[in-house]
Amino acid sequence: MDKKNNKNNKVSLSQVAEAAGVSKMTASRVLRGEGGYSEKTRVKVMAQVDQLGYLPNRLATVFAGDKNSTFIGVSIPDLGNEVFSQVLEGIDRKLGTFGHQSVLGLTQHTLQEEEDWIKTVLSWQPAGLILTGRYHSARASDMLRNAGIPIVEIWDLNSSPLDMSVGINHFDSGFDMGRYLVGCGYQKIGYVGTSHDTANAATTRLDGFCKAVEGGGGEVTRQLCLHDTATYYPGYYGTEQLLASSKDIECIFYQNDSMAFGGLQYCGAKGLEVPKDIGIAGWGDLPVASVLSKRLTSMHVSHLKLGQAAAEMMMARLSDEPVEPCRDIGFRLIPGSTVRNTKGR
Amino acid sequence: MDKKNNKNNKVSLSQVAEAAGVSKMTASRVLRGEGGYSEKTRVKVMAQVDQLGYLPNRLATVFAGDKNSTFIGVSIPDLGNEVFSQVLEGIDRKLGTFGHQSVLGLTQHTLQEEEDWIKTVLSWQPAGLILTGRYHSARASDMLRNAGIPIVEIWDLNSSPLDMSVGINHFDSGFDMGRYLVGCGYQKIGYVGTSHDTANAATTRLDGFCKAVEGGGGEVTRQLCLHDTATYYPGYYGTEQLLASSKDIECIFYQNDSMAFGGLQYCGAKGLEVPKDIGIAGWGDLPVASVLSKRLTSMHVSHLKLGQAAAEMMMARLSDEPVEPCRDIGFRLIPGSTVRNTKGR
DNA sequence: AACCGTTAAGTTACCCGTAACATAAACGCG
DNA sequence: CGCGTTTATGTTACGGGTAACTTAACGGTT
Repeated sequence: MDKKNNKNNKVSLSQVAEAAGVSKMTASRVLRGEGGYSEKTRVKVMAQVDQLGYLPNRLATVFAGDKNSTFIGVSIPDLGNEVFSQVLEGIDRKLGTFGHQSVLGLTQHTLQEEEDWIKTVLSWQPAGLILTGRYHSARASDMLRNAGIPIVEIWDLNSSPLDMSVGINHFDSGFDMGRYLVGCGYQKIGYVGTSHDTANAATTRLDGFCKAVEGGGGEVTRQLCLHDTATYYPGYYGTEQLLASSKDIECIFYQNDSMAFGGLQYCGAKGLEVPKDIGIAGWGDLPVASVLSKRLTSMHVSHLKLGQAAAEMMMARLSDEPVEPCRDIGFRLIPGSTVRNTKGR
Repeated sequence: MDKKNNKNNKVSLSQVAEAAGVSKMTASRVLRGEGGYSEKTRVKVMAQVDQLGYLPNRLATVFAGDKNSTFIGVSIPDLGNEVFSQVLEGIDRKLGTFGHQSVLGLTQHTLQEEEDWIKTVLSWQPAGLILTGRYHSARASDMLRNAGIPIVEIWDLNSSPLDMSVGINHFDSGFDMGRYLVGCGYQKIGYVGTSHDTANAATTRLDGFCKAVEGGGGEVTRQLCLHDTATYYPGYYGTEQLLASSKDIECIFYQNDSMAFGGLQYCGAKGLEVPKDIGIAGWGDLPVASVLSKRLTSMHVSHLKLGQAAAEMMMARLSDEPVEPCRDIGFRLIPGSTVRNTKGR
């Protein structure tokens, strides 16, 4: 609050150097600790660093040319979905251990928001980008290709990624769930989810699901809540609508666990017993599912691990280590007890 | 992939200018659109911008001196706690509408992590900081004071903030809950929470809670899970330990809803009926609580709104609008049905 | 045609570090 | 003691924009 220096009242390296009676360059060497100075000088300089409360301006370092920033742009659809907040936690924790930071971008599941964010964040010269999803607008793809920085596309495993990819095969996970439900004897199956303008992982999952169910002689009735969030309430009302229009549904598969919770609540409210009267299956295996007295039938994905893997791939690439460009995190079906588990009842 | 320019293969303004046959300065003026050039020139320059795929380097602008960056450093204890991911969502969404970005820092509830992060993030010249909590290490406080940028301390309302503060009064919220439970006729009350090295909002809440209960003639038995996360499982085992050592507990107050869920699960597993045999109260009113058949007695705080308010205060300060330095978001007790609600039974 | 005001453009200097190069001081050794 | 070698320190230039200032071009008036 006292030392007004130049325009922004920040202490610069030259000021430290001047105070210590050495040149800027010598002070810089001391600060970086890469040798080429005497102990006496080191002490003098460090004394002034403490005295003046000098904080290096990393902008200048990056700006100077060859050095990279420690920003990693991370785009996430939304944090209301616990799945993504876990992914982000995995990413940021891991990046932190390497001294890097996440610059967050919430895209609200739209490619336009993503494009705008990419444009802005690239202007800050990030060291790399981690993006949720494999779909990007044409202009975004152009910018990404020209950016010349490492990019990890997460969530939806991508066999031909822009650069690197880590996640799971959503088609397969939907397929496995479909096969499991058919194996439990269900034929008339409903799906409750949300719908967005653009293709996304949930769509891919549904495709796999339908293929398995139809391949097994069953049929899928879809109930899509347009432009709503994939949360509890849409799950509740989606279930209501689905059952109102198709009375013979035996089992419902939901876009995610939160929506399945809503479905369970609806069934409870209407006196439908689960799984006796109707089967319920979610996706994602949220930790909070443990609150339920019955284990929810779901699909487990290690979201934290996914985030960590993304950060690891990024850091490996940044230190020029060899990186396998595609990494499958895998999933695991949780049989649970909200669908009947013997064939034909 | 074709045009290798200087060291980093990025297109610079000089290149655009040269290609357009004008000076750097003219190109700069066109890009900023603040006049002083002819239409013919504008077209020439913009054609080259598109042609070369030029993206401005905002680092240079900030670096040049007087302009601020659009980074806002945001420190959050952890994202496993749904409460904080909602706060972050509120912050980032609101910042986004102002063209600013969050640079995330997960402090894992430790002041040392926070200090390290502050040091790093300050070196990137952020426009401001949003920090969770009112407690900071001595060195962190020094750096923050000297940084000369707006700072919003959130979560724990602070009557003498470093700069600005928004949140709730945790002491009062604990006090209100204590008074409510005593009013329901409970006297022997347990508390299950976690314990950290440093004071935090949960501690403050417990202080208020104890004051109310003891003031009402009751007593509080504490069961602290040392250094554990405030989540479901510690809630379960904390309840087990508490009830094993103090058999006459009538009601348990938890650090948060997740822990209370664990407690509910434990009670269910042991055949204890809620609220007939024992009362259960949480804190935070998580959306997922709706999954329960009974409404959990809890304390509602609008986390999203809190985050938005923090971002709004930050942006107001950055545009030199007058800002009320302390803002109370308030809380609301949710009576629920996991405690008995008539006095004395 | 000489003059002046306005607009369009160019020049110079600077922000804060660091690479690259240059120099000075200290040291080792025959 | 002189010379080569190391070690310590200083000097210069630069990166990508922008503020401040200067110069050139244009348009209108008398």
